[in-house]
Amino acid sequence: MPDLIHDGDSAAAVSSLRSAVMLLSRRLKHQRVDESLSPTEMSVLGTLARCGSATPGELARKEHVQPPSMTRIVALLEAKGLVRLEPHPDDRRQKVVSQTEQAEAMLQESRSKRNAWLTALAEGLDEEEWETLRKAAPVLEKLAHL
Amino acid sequence: MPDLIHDGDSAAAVSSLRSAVMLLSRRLKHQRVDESLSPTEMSVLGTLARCGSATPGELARKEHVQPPSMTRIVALLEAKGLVRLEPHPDDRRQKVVSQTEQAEAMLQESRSKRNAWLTALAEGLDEEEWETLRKAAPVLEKLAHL
DNA sequence: AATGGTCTTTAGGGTAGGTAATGAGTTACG
DNA sequence: CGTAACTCATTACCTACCCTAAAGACCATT
Repeated sequence: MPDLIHDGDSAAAVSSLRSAVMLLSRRLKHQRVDESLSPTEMSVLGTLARCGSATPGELARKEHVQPPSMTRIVALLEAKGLVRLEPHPDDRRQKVVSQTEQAEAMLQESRSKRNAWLTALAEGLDEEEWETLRKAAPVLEKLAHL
Repeated sequence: MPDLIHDGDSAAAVSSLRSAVMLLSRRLKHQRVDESLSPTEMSVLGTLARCGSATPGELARKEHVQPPSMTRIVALLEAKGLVRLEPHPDDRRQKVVSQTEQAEAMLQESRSKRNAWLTALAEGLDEEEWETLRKAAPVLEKLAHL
């Protein structure tokens, strides 16, 4: 079987990937739509937009965060009117988190602002490079969730 | 002029990219070689390995961190014997930071461990997806440094 | 020589995440 | 049936990391 990952080029790619991801994440932290929303809070809203609704435990697993952290995040989002908490129909220990209409509007605004920021950044890339990145985006997302 | 970035596909790519980067960075934090080394400290060592040596101010700019943070990071790295601090030859305000042999050894070990972790993660990707990612890695790195 | 600018550092503060322990609720087993 | 073991969410506390503001040391231009 061909080993896709253990050759030298791939080792370099892994190194590149890690360093780029860490650096970009630091910079993205400063590009918030709403100053009062942390990157993870944003990410949770994104997840809810995709999945409809979820329990705090499910969200914690999806975001790779510990349950107590998710409790705090959900509480903050609720205080800001961005999510709704309802009792779980079958299990009274659990709760069901879902996003509000306000959250949907905010995500929309967020998308355009992030787009503007990355657009400015991507001015420094040529057409071919940007195309490469566009193709890689969904793969990177898949990788992150594995 | 063709607008590379403002179409719908690119907006989706930006969204994907941001969410994937944030999530991956959170997960990478937990995959440290040395428990006592933060992601930014690792990144600084990587930069030093590429550039040979640099002043704290240069490092701060490269890592997109404020100068006081770099002061602390460099001090911690020095305490761990991973970097050396010398006076700047021309300017007594500045210092010159360079990595030690110990740091080189650690980076080597780090690479293989990260490689192993990403390898395990990438088992979930098919050959084509991994190829896409390999091509994108240097571009992502360029983007992060823009 | 002095004044303004630059590099580093010190001091202090804030945010986001983690661990340990608790309480409430469910499930399984005697 | 009831109790023991497990699970989910939460509370309380702690740590790591980065920031801003301001000071100290040094350069550079006049």
